[in-house]
Amino acid sequence: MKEKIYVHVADDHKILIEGIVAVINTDKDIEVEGYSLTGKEVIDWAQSNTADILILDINMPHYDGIEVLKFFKLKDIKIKTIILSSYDDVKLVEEMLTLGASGFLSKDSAGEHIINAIKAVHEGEQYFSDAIKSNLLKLYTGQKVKAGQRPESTIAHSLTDREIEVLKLIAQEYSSPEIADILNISQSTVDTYRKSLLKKTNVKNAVGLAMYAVKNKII
Amino acid sequence: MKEKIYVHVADDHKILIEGIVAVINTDKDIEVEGYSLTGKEVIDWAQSNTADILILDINMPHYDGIEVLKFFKLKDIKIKTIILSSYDDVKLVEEMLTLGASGFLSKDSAGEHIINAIKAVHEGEQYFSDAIKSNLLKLYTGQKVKAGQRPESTIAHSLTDREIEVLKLIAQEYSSPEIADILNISQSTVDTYRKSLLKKTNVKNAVGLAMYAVKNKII
DNA sequence: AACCTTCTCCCCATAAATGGGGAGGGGAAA
DNA sequence: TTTCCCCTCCCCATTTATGGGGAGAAGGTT
Repeated sequence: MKEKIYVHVADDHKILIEGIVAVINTDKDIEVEGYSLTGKEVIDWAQSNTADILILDINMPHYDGIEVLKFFKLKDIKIKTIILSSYDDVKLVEEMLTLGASGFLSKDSAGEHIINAIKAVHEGEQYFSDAIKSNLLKLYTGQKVKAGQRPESTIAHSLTDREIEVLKLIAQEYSSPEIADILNISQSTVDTYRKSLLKKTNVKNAVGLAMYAVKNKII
Repeated sequence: MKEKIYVHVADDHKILIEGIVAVINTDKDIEVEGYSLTGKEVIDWAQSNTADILILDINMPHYDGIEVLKFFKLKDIKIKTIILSSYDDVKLVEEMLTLGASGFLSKDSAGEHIINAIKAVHEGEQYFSDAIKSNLLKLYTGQKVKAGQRPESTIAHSLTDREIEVLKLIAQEYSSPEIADILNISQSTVDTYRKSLLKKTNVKNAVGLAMYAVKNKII
């Protein structure tokens, strides 16, 4: 008699969760035990979890996927985790690997791949969706990686709440006067935040800030 | 006897599509007629469509949702369209309204809302998910909007080779003088490309261009 | 109490970006 | 040949962004 595989799903988009649940329900060996909409919920859940597999979106409000994995490592919580990502970012995959993730699914991939990924990871294997696999291959064959920069998606922590608010708006194409208007502060203040953001993130202009926000999943 | 409502779904994330299909299939009055993974596919499909409702993601490669709507307007194609967006961006909603969209769903919203949205729009009503509704309210009561650029424009401009070169460099944080230097052209020319890029991509500044480049996998 | 951080605002200045217009040359297509 | 698109460059102007400095108020920490 085969045991069922219990899965927990974490993503900030409820529609996506329902989709994954629907797909998973087509397989009789797997069952969804529950879901979380934020990283915080995942961490709360993890304290007393009963599931076998966690499907984790990297891009979530209140602690993103990376931070969740770090928390697991810190607390020595062992859950087999499959990462769900919008972008096939190899750097991220690398980082996730060192943090103990077991599988990587691109959101572009078809639903059936979720089933395969869950079963593979449950058997102790690793699983990568095709797009990510080919990117990894490229990385480990041709391209060399700059050794200096292990991109810490945690510098985000040194940003203050207000700075992050401003950063989000910058990345959404708002100008300083517009941001000042939205946050009800003076333009001078917004400019101060711009300067401080540029210093802290070490990029050279607003475009760099926007890219930083994307990479660090602030938006 | 009630007629079934036929729906077409367009999103670049297949998992999300499968999720929506699964949700829709729980309702016996609605059926998914097919799906598209890119804006181009939507446009191709629209030429000979038979569906009642189109569910359209704004963020897709090869012509995004906005360009699809523009194309519809240009060709006088009438399909009731429900926009699916990750962000509850009021600016976008505004623009979509003028382009003829009928409903707006945040990806955060629960699946049941899709059903409601489809039925409402099919009855000729408009539908907004809660987050967007409250943002709209804020817009029309308090906040002022800059009325500068409401871009009416031609359809589906493809970017020229040179424009794409410049776009890539912009998205890599280069300034106009630097780009001029790299491409061995004058700064005036680079500025001309900036203007043309802003017009064609319908974003409002360099940050928007960078985001556009990311979304369309130009970088 | 002294200290630190955060949030807020201001001064100064220069560089860069945006928005409008026009214009010539080259090449491809009609 | 004429037409059209692309690449190139310039004029004008205004708005934004960047870079340097300082500084007060509020809150928490030591």
